[in-house]
Parts: sequence; structure tokens; C-alpha cells
Amino acid sequence: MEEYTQVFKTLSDPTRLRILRLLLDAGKELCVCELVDSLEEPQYNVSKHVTAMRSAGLLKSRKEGRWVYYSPQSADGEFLKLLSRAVAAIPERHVKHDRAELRKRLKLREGGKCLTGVRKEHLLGKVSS
Amino acid sequence: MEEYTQVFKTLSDPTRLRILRLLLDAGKELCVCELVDSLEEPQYNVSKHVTAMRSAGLLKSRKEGRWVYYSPQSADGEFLKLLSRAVAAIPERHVKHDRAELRKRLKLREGGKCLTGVRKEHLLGKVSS
DNA sequence: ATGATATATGCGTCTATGCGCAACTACGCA
DNA sequence: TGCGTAGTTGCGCATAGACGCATATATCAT
Repeated sequence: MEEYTQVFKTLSDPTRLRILRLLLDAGKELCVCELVDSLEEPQYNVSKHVTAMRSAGLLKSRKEGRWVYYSPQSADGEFLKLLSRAVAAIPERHVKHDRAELRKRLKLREGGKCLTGVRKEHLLGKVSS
Repeated sequence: MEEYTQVFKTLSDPTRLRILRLLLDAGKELCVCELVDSLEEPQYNVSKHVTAMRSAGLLKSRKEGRWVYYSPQSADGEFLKLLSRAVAAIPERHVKHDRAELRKRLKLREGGKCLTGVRKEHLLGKVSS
């Protein structure tokens, strides 16, 4: 049973729910810095969340140069499929802002690829002195 | 968003998942003592869990004499409907034992009603001295 | 090689929550 | 009105997890 509670636990966090929803809506893989600018959450935070979600089997990642692209792990079982649909069914208004920010951020892509890091500097971890 | 994470959080526990699944499968309302004997979890524990699930909008309760019957709250939104279906999609083998215990326990009903309390005594809270 | 940049991670702290225990309320019956 | 029974709840402990900060790793450019 723990394998199922684990998935629920993983989604028991607003940021993670927003990440999954954003990826489901985007229909394409997104890199960490794009998620950071869209969600307006600190880089280290987003990184931790996507790592946890990948461990739980909800996301997959692909590394390309310095960037790591995340996308929903195509659900194999009925259980995960239905959970994905549930997240996709969260009403629009809860995700509107994130989507708008993502749209803006995606304009920085060139040739379909991310070529820059986090633009909203206040979301970066503190630089070592 | 917290209203959605709350539901996931509520289901992030094996006992709760088993309770919901048992109620979904049973197709009828069950009282606390029947859940206790089916799940083989302490009475105070089951009581706390169903209370939490009711607060989260997942269950509803009906009091009849000394007994309190719980059943799944018929989901109004698409989100909750899909979550219920996900829980119902957890493979059989994870719920087999609970269901067998429930079948046994339901034989104690008369006229469709529960007429006794917890039968597995080791699952009761300690009696005050 | 050196530095810059994208992402990940270890640590301490704070909060949330499940559990066991014990007491409590609510209801019914004699 | 007193007792037994079904269920709830408050308290304390222990654990788990999210966050902020700092730093580490990995890759690329010069």
C-alpha cells in the first residue's frame, strides 16, 4: 500500500501540484529555470521538488548540456493515469498565473531550446560571499 | 491550491487509503467498529482517521443510536471523482485481506444493521482502571 | 585551466502529523 | 440514575518533510 500513499504524499504540496499541472498543460518538457520563473519559487526549492517527483515516478528528466528538462512520466498503470487526470481537472483559475508566466518565459527559447537560466534573480539561491 | 493538496495529504496514509477503498468496494455504509475489525487497527486510530477524512470532504457520516456509519461523500467535482476512481483502481491484492475480514464481520449484522461493537478485543483502547 | 552558469544537495530548523494512552461524551437499557 | 457500550478527543512523543542557506557538481565558454 505504501507505494500508493507515496504518490499521494508526493502531491501533498502546492508547489508540486503546480509543477505537475504546468507540465501537463505545457505539453512539452520544461527545464528547471523555466519552472522557477513560472512558479516564482526559489531555484533550490524547485530542484528539490522535481527530484522528489521523479523519484516517485511522476516525472522523468532528460539532461541536455547544462539544462535538465522535466516532463510527466507517462503513467503505465490505471492508478497513475487517473491521478494525472485529477490534477489536470483542477480548475483553471488556480493555474492561470503560472501559465501566463510560463508563456512569457517560453518566448526566450530559441529553436525550441532554453538558452538562459533563471531571469528573476530574487529566486536564485544566495551567492556565496 | 491548498484545498487540493489537503485532499492528497489526507490520502497520504495507508490506513486511510484502506478505509476509503473498503467503503468504495462495500457499496454500503460501514460503522466504525466494522472498520476496526476489518482493518485490524485500533479503534481510536480508525476513529481519528475517519474524522479527518470527513473534514476533508471525502466521507460523510450518519449517526444511528450508538453507532456512526461512514460512507464515501459523493464527489461533486471532477477532481474528487477522478481521485475516487484512482483509489478504486488500486490492484485487488492490496485490499484482499481487508475485504475478507469485512465479509466475515458483516455476517454479524442483523436486518442490515450493526448490533455489536469491536470483536477483536486487542484493537480496543485500554480501559481506564 | 579558469571562470561562469545550470542544477543538485547537505544541514539545521520549524512545523505538521500519526500514534499510543487516557479520559471524555453520547446513547441505550435496566 | 447508574452502568455498559460505541465513538471521540486532548496530550505528549517521535518522526517526516518543507524551507532557507550554503555549498557542491556538472557543463560550457574563453
